[in-house]
Formats: sequence, structure tokens, C-alpha cells
Amino acid sequence: MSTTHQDEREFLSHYNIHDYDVPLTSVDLVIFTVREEVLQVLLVRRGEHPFKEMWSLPGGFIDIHRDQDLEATALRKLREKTGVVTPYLEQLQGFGNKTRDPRGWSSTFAYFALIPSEHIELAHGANTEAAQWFRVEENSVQPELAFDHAQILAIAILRLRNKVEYTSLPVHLLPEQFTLSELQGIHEVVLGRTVDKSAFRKRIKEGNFVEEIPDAWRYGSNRPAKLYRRANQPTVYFNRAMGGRVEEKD
Amino acid sequence: MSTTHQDEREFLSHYNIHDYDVPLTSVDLVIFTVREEVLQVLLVRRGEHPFKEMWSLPGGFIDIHRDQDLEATALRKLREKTGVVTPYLEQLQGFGNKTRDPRGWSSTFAYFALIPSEHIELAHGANTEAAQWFRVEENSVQPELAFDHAQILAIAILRLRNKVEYTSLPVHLLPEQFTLSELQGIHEVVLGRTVDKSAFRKRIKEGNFVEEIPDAWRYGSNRPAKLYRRANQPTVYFNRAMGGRVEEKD
DNA sequence: GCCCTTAGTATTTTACTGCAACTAACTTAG
DNA sequence: CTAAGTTAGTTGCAGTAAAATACTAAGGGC
Repeated sequence: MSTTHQDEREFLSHYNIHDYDVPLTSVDLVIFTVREEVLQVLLVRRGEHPFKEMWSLPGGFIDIHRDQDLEATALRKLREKTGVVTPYLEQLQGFGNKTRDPRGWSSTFAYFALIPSEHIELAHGANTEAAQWFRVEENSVQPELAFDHAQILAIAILRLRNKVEYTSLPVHLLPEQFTLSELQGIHEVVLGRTVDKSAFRKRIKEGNFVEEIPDAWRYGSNRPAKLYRRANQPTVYFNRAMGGRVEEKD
Repeated sequence: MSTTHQDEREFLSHYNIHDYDVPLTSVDLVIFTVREEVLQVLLVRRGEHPFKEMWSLPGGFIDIHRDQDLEATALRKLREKTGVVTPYLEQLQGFGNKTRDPRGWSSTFAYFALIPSEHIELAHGANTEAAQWFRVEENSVQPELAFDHAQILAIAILRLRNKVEYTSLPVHLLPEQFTLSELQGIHEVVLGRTVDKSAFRKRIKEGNFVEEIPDAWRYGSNRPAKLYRRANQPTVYFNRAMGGRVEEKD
């Protein structure tokens, strides 16, 4: 046993990653928010080769000296671009093949973040490396994207729609305080269809993932609405979609 | 534009990954089957450092010269260990941090495979690198595992149970021909509870992911059962669990 | 003070699950 | 040859939950 341990120390002292042909490994982010009543995604204009000057998902290489783990890399990139430090963040999926990056065999861990639209300070970066919100149209975005980022985005949109349908996750797209109608609106914007009010409110009551803010109301030119905030709960999963119809054009 | 392209060529001709500190990147596999009426997972005994002689998930480094993409790496490893060439295979999740591998910052793409238990030729490899099936007990397996493989396995088991509950995926754990009772048995073994027969058969009918084999029956000492095979359909998702009770001990 | 609008609740109607009983088709024992 | 035992597969019913819709509540504007 002790021999094995000594063997291992011996082995490690001679190990050098630069002796091997390894792939590039990066982390990319799909950052969603709802602005102007519409789902939007954050893109950055690339300041360097390859794909210089094309729009792409924010991301970059793992800094093996500064980053403890993959999530730390993702959070660092998110913070650099948006200033947001406590987003909803989950891993989307890995992508890796010979051809996605002209520099060589490349793999990436794609992450998926939700942030409220308010108080976001986008990174400018002198002309290049600028960040900007783009509207999500159906399954994609208007500009052509670098690498295989269009594919990653499409998968992220699917995943988002699915999670909005089946989990309590949409609360992360709203600011601190919100009304139930606003939360329902988020559902409708992301899913692209109306949602039944009583089914929606029943889910809210049963899920316990939001709580009333005592004595807080949003006033308008009609009956005031109760204000809610996120409860300190992990994501809740529901096993059914909610009722609703696809909106008809009129 | 042409200038940008020339710039990019210039840039690429000088790019050398060995100039950078990069993480290790590997692919690991969680291979499930149902044998002896019980869920089992394939492990290999490590023949080399680090963690020499410990049990671990099968896997290894991406061979950037032979592997087209991540899935190709996963399929190659699966084939080397089991001989199986057409498994059900999906990506589980990525794992990566500073500490999981003593050789340095390491990331892995974990895959999740289902294979039928029949006709599997396990790799022997002279004493070391031997592959063996282990019973899944609750959320883990009896031997201690190398790296963070116990964590990866636990997540894979959760994912499997969830998918068995909500998708048509269990068909991939059975051989070419099977009866509906056998398929129901797979559900019960993986989920650890009984499943209602009529709810189960209703799901089968609606899902269209299996088809009757004409004139084929399994005979026993009682009424013969119709034989079925997988239909050529992608995985079907259901939005409800099926009825059933947790088995009571007697 | 009435109307309009949005918030929020109650009721009815409809569909489907969960459960259990039932029939079907074979083998084996006597 | 028949009865018993076992597993395959279907049917029917009752309780429950979801979808649809009608309703009440509470403000502001005029």
C-alpha cells in the first residue's frame, strides 16, 4: 500500500501535461433575460481571432490558476460582462469536436444563466469586446454567430422553454419584487402562449417558491396587486405543463 | 473582409496550444444494465497511476487524432470495454475542478449508457484493467471509487431513475425481443417499486415506441406473452409518473 | 357615482388516473 | 379429461384533478 503511494508520488512528479496532445477546453455562457416584453440573450463582439468581429456567446478559457472549478469560470465570465454576481446558473451541456474551432480540437462546457433585466451594466470594452442584448426569435437570434454557438443557443432556448414549463425557474428573470401577473407574463413571453390564470396561481400556491411581501402592493389605475419575492427554496419541479392556448393572431 | 481572413490565417499559423496552461480533459462513462434482476454498473480496475488498482468508471482522454467528437470518444471507450457498438448514449454532465485529479486541473465529460445484459464480452486485460459488473445499491456501489466517480455515479443513478419514470428509455436495457411484462419488470427494478399494469400498458400503447413482432410469442408454463421489439423512434417523453406503490416487505 | 381595467376567487364541467375485478390462454397434476 | 395454478391482458368504475368559465374585489379616471 505504502509502495503504491510512493509509486504514485513518483509518477506524479514526472507528469507533464505538455507532453500530450490535448484539446482546447473553454466555458461558454448563454445569458438570458426578459427585456422589452421579450426574451433576450447576451452576445459579445469578438475582439480577437478566430472569428474576429463576429458576435458570439460570452465565454473563454479556463484559467487553471484562478478558477477553482468550472462554475467559477462561468461566474467570472458573467461578472466581467454584466456585473451580476448572483445569477441563476446551471450547466447546459458539453460540446466538443475536431472542427468547431480552427485552432484545433476544441471542447466547451456551456452554461445557462438567468438574470433580471434591471440594473445591468454591460461591459463596453473600447469598441471591440462590446456586449449587447439580442432578441430571441423562435429558436435563434438575428446575427450569425461564431463557432457552433448558434447550435448551443438553440439547445439553450429549448432547455429554457422546458424549464419554464416545468419548474419554478422563471422567478430568476424578475427583480427582487414582482407581482404574480408579472411572473405569469414571463411565462407567456418565454413560452409564446397564454397561460391559464387559475392554473398558474394554483401552481404558485403549491410550489412555495415565492412569498408575499407584507403590506407591499403595486398600484396602478386599477386594483392593486400584491408584491412577492423569491422564497429561499431550491428549484421546484412540477410534473405537468399548465393549461393554456397558443395565442391566435387577430 | 479579405484582410480579416488573412489576419486569421496568420494568427492560426502561430497558434500553439502548448504555449498555454490548459486543464486535462477526459470522457467518463456510466454504463448501466439490468442483470440478475438488479441494476448494475460497469467498473474497471485501474492499471495505472493515479488511483492505481482502485475501481473507477471506464473512460479516458480524448484522442484528438482519432476521435471526431466527444461522442466518438465515449463510443470508443464503450466498445473497448464491452464490445457493444450501438448502445443508448447521452451526455450526463461535465465535472471539472482543481482537485479531482492529482495530476492537475481536470475536467471530464460524463456520459451515460444503457446496454442489454445479454451477449456482453467484458474486456479482461491481463489482470489489471479488468472490467466487472457491480450491483447498484440505492445510490452507490460497494467499492470505493477513484477520482470523484462516486459523485458522478450518484448523479447518473438519479438521472436514470428520472428517465425511467418519464421516458421510453428503459427499452434500451432489454435485448432485441421482449415481452411487456419484462419491460415492466425493468421499470420496477430500477424504480424500486411496483408499477400498475394497466397504467403501464396504456403508456406503451400511446407512446408507440415498441411494436409487436408478428406471430412471435414467449411460451412458459402459462398463457404465452406477445413479443415486442423497439420501434425506430426517438425517445418519447411522458409528463406523468405511472401509478404504483412502494413495495412493502412481508 | 358609474365605468373600465386588472387582481384574485369560486364553480362547474370534463378528463383521466388509480384501483380492482375480470377474462384469456397456457401447463401441470391427478 | 378435467380441475387447479399461473401469468397475460382487458374492462369498468369511482374518486380526483385539471380546464374552462363565470364571478367578485378594488382601485383610478372622468
